Amino acid sequence: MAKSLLDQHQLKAVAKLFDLLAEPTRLDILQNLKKKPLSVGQIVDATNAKQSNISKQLGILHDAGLLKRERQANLIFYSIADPMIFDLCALVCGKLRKDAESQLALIRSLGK
Amino acid sequence: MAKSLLDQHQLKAVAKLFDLLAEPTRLDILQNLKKKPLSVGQIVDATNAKQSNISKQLGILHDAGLLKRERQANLIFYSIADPMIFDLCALVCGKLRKDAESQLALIRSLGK
DNA sequence: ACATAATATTGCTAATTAGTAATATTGTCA
DNA sequence: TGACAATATTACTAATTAGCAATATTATGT
Repeated sequence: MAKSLLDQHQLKAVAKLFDLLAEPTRLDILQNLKKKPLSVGQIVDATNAKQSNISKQLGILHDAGLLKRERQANLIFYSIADPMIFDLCALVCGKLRKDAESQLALIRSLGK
Repeated sequence: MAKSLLDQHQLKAVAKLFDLLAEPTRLDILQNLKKKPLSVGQIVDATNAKQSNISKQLGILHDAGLLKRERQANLIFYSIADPMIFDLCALVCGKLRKDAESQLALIRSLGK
């Protein structure tokens, strides 16, 4: 009988993709790339992370296929390979906002 | 000027939520709960994980607010607190499927 | 109250990884 | 070619955590 459940291998693949988005620095990189491609240096400037760490995280995101890489003169520009990740982030942000609003309403109601 | 980017604290919150979904065992639990609430024992039977691990992961998901808990006789039933997580999983699964199809097409085209 | 079944917790190990400073690589332009 | 600027890599540390066996807790029915 088909249970339509993902098997171990598929679960691992899904988990791996979520894991890419489970780090603040990588999320920061992604949201900075949302509007337009940026060079490594621009991303370093836009975030609080050090160059070596940004470079490492860019490599991880690129290896996973979430980012594209293109050289222009002596700069390397990274860009979003699949905008779907912003749909994911929008869903999560929406949930967090909704939860926060519920929490706020609860606190207010307790405040008499 | 408003950059409409999430700050460090918000990025951390988003990352934390993604991290909950970044483990195969927790994903397995969630997909098993998709149809209906299950007791701990039922979840243990439905997965490959040991009781102690299932119990631990259920606790993590419950503490994070992703699962609800209800006692019935001497069983404890867990259920999905926010179906939104399935929207997330559907997006990821869709992407993985699309990527796999592209890859397959590429391989086929190389095969002459 | 006791025995039992279900679930939770504890203590532990092994594996993973973000972040950093230092260094290496790479390409560009004079 | 050589110097420089941009990016990548290396080696390391500290922190996190999945998984497990063993044990503890909790509620139920007798």
